[in-house]
Amino acid sequence: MEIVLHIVHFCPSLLNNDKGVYTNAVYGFTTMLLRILEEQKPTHILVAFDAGKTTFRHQTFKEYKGGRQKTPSELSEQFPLVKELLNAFNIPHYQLDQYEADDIIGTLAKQGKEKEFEVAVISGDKDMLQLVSEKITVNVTKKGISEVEEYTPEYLLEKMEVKPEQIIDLKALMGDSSDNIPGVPGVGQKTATKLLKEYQTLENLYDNLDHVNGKKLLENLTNHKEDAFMSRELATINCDSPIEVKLEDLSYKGYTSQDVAAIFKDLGFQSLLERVGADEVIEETKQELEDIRYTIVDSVHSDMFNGEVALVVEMLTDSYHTAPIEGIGLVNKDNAYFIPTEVALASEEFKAWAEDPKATKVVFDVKQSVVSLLKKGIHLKGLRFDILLASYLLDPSENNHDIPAIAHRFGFHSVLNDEEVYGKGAKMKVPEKEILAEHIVRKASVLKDLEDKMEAELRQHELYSLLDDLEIPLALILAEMEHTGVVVDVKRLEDMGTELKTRLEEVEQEIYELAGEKFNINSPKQLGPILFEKLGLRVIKKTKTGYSTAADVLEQLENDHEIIRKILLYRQLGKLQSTYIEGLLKVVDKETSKIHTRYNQALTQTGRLSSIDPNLQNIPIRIEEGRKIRQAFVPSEKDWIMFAADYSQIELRVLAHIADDEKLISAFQKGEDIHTQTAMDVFHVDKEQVTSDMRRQAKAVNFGIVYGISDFGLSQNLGITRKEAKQFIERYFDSYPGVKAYMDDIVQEAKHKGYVTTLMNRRRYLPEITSRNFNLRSFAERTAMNTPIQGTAADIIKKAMIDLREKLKEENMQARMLLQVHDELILEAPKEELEKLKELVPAMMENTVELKVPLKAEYAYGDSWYDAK
DNA sequence: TCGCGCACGC
DNA sequence: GACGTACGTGCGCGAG
Repeated sequence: MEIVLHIVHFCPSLLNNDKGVYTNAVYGFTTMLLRILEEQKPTHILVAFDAGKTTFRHQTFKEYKGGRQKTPSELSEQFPLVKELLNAFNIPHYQLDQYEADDIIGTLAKQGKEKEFEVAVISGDKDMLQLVSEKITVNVTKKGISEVEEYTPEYLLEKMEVKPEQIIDLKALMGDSSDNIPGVPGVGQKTATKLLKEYQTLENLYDNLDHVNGKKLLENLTNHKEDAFMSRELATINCDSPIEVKLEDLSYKGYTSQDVAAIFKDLGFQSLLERVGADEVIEETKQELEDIRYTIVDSVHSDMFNGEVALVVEMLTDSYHTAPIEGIGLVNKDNAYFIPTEVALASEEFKAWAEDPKATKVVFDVKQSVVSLLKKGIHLKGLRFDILLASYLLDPSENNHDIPAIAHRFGFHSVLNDEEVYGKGAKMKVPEKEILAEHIVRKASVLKDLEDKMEAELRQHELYSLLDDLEIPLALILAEMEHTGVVVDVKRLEDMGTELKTRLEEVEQEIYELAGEKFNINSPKQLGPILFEKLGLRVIKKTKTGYSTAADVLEQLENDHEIIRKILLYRQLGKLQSTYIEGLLKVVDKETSKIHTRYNQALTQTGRLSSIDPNLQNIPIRIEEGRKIRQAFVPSEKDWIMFAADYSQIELRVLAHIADDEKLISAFQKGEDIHTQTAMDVFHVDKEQVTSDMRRQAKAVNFGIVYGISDFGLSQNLGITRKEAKQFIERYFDSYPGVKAYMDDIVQEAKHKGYVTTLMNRRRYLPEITSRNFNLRSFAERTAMNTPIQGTAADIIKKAMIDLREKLKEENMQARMLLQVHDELILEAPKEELEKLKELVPAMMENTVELKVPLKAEYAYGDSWYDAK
């Protein structure tokens, strides 16, 4: 058997989890550790810690690691916890005075290598890469610590273009600001790599300085020779540290699940218990649930509906358009009941109560509750509170919004996870009646507990109105829209599919001929070698698994080989076939020819909706062939039409408003084409002088502003350098100083408050905005600029939908909303209502809020969604 | 079953 | 000067 030594570096950089919340450091570390133990099954293992403040390196350079902010206390507090945890796992940990964890790791790795161990180093520190060899792989933890990038000598060479032994020379030249290693000024990774590719080593470089091109570079290299060599010394890991641990002491015999379970329980890591096989402990936790009193009823009676009632309409899966109702849970202030589905549905009293707007209810998911009962002919009313939406509004970044998770966050431990009760995957099944009943009642019961606490918190954050006046009313509308569904012309889709199939086969054959062999075109893994080895095309970009064959890469090769266009066409047609033809046909209701999507109202970080099963928010439009898919979306009744209305440039208008930028506001007031106007402002030219290319570039800049992309993103979009993109953005800011001021202010505000808000007070927390990690911080800064814009636009269309729904009712119209696509509403209506809609829909959309600039909505209509253009 | 690469929309 | 760079959904592939 292979001997596998794992040495884990416990260092602060490794602790930043993906939210930058330090309280999760131990958790992140634990999941990583579990993964190593499960997947790699090490025979030997050790976790190395840094010792105190000073190390032998400070004798060389007393500013070593200077300027580094001190470890936050939230983090250092967790060190002892990690050590306790390691003890429970029987994993040795070690630190050595005057030495860094790196040196311990280097020393052990070297010893392991000499004894033919397979050594794996896990660390967040790229310095470790100098240890890479045939026997030693270095796994660098990425953002968060759950993902790692595995460096072998080959991968290192591919990724960084240097050999392991050159890593220290690389550091010598480029330095490392986080450790305060100076390096040579003006030399970054690019220059350093170039130099090392040419001269291999630092010594050789300095022996051949006269060959170096570039006056400034030469000057810097000459003047900072000492710095370079000292930097190398600092960066070099000491592989002969006087460590007291011996390899044989690190032999790993595994852990006792009870020991680990005990500490997991202390730390509150319930979810990890299962992974350490602590079945008894899980059983115990189950039994720890306090008893709950409830009645399984066989008839419904009025005293069940006393006061405000928590209601659970239980289904096993989240596809509530098709899933059966397994039972109904009902909890009032005194009692708890389980009503079997057939009992509830047969009861007139239940229906009357459900439909009584004065009988108030708290539920977990208004939309799910309404739709599931609507299918049974019950129009649920009186929905006062939605735990799901409340949780989402309190913190959209929380990625688990199910009942047990929310309950947990508010200190209630009275309900089990669905998975524990129902099982998962293929093993999921309805349990026996008592178990089912208890689980459902527990859910309903905790909803009631949660309501008060959540309401208080919402009010405290001034979010209550957003829930009560916007999200809950919207949920009712979305419920109607989903329930109504949209009719698709199945025959039409099938015909398109048949035609596509023929064309795909033709293109496929052409590709095989051009390639000279048959292969799976859909497999990038097979396509890559064909293009870049067999046909010898230029390699423009690589992915971690091989050659990139993405569209932007292929487009650059378009003129190099005939096959490229064919592949792009094949991909395009294949996408239409698999996702849009076959995908949509799969979810059409055979009886009604309707498609019922589900909107996720509690998911995106900005407040937008998303759409699943199927996603009706990404039906093709840009390319005509794809756009034809929309011909299959038709009205549900004869002599009705599809009516589509969309906001014109809503995000940029919102920006003009929020930033209060004079020029941008006036641009919209003039009613000019905004991209042309931006081109005029950025390039300082008259309207007549704006070329189509200038407009295209201005449009891309506007796009960048709206989506919060970086200079890099803009450079990718425009196919220009990052520097040019940066200049573009600067010129944009010069033209719109109000926008510039807004961008600066909002970042400051986010730093100060820790979150940003939208027009309607929707919140997004940005903990990473104070991160010391440049990437995380930059990303948070762009998010701070972008979220108020996108989020406000989302708020506005949501409010418009509520207003419009109200208006349609008031006017007694039959027109119905069917779909929402971020800035667009699609309705169906009788032809007779057309004239009225033309007036009413844009008016409702434009006047739902008043901004410093007018909002503009445009409409179109026709016999299908395609024709509504 | 899951992660990846890719592609669709806003 | 480097860092890795809008969000969301869903498909087919290929490794486990």
